[in-house]
Amino acid sequence: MADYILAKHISKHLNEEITLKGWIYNIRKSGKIWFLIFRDGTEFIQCVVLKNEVAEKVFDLKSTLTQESSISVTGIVQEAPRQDIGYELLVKDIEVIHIAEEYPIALKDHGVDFLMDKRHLWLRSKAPFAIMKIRAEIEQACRDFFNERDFTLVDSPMFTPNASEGSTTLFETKYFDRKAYLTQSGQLYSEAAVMALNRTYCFGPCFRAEKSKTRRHLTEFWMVEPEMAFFDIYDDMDLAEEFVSYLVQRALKNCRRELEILGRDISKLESVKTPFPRITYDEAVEILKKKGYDFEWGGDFGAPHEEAIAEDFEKPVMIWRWPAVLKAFYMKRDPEDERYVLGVDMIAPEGHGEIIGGSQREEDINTLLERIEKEKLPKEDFEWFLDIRRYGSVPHSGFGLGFERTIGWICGTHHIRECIPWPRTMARLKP
RNA sequence: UCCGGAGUGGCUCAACGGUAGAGCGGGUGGCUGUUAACCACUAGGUUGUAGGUUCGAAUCCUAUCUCCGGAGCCA
Repeated sequence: MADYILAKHISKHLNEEITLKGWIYNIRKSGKIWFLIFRDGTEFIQCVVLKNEVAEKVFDLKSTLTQESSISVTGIVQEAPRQDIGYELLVKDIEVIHIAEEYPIALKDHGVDFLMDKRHLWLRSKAPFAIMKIRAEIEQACRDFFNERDFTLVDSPMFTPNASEGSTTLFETKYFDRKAYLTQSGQLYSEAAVMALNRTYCFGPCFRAEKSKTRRHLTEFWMVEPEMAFFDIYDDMDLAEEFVSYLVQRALKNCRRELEILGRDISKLESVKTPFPRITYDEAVEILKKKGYDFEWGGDFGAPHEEAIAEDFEKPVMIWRWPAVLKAFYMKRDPEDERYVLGVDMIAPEGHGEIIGGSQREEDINTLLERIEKEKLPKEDFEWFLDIRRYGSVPHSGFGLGFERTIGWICGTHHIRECIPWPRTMARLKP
């Protein structure tokens, strides 16, 4: 058993003498009293050092300790109503492990570029700490959600042999004497997997070489992609809203402290329960027209359009039944009107953009072949994918949830690069 | 790729044609309840780079680099 406790468990040790091991977040000095804000990666604790409670050499540490120095601190746990967590430590002894050099990150404003250059240190600060905790909790929630619903995890490969979907730009890499591409989605593999395992999901990084420089884009981001045999578009939307609601409620249940640290308006998350509003593309266009946008049927929604549509709803809104011209070849045509496909996007509130893209898939091989030919995709590369339609084809559906965008919405961060430990953007490959 | 914005001490910014300043961080001193503590003193900058205009350029012009925001594309 370790001879120290984790700071997050401090409340279980009221009036006991305990030892904590960690780092100094901040020091506030006075004459015969000083305060050190201690952190150990599980919680932030104020420690009080009183001149007549400690040895002189311990008291004098106030002039040698620096921000981010590592220490072992022993003291008595006391109630402290003015502290966020309600407790503080009355220090009895401090053992110095390492005196940190002058720390570059002050507890003041810094620019994004500076902080990202120092990402390896910035992670120690309060907001990144809270976001990483929430990210880990939501990732676990994703896995729990699907495990509880008879889904099997079937992860897809990162290396892919061809530029299948065509539309987005892929990262190309050497693969021995051939070329390979980094995956942009696991969906096509999942479509094969559900014919083997009925309901599956994959959860991993995706790569897009788009030259996007906005607060909603990364070149490497994570996506959760469930795929379900025998699901139609309605089942797909039912699952999507249940899933998103589950994630938000899970954050509210298990990440209160972290959301508080981030100053998130919790009331906005509390209302995120099923059912979510569903509108068709045509209805969305009507909303835009009523708001004075000059928008033609058949166009795709840009970020300002998405925001204009989403601002009417306090929950995420699903837009479905899209013009076929806008969507990928594998989406199923609406049987009632060939101009539409049974695709759905989910737009998060508060300007966080599209968090889900999904659809019912085209299960008829001839229709699929038509679209492959029409979009001039390399048919030979899709032979394995067409096999899914040759051997016991069934209706099936799925969607992909952009993980960082979802975290960004739950945490209320301005830019999704804060929602991944080591962000990769067009301009950033380090650290 | 296109359209905007910004590059000034370690950091965040000010000065917008006339002697480069402040706050934070660092150093020194003071303070027994601080909450990004406070108070006093102190060190620290050839203003992204290369040209040009001018008696004089951080400031105006040209080129270039970097970053930021957005568009397109997307999660």
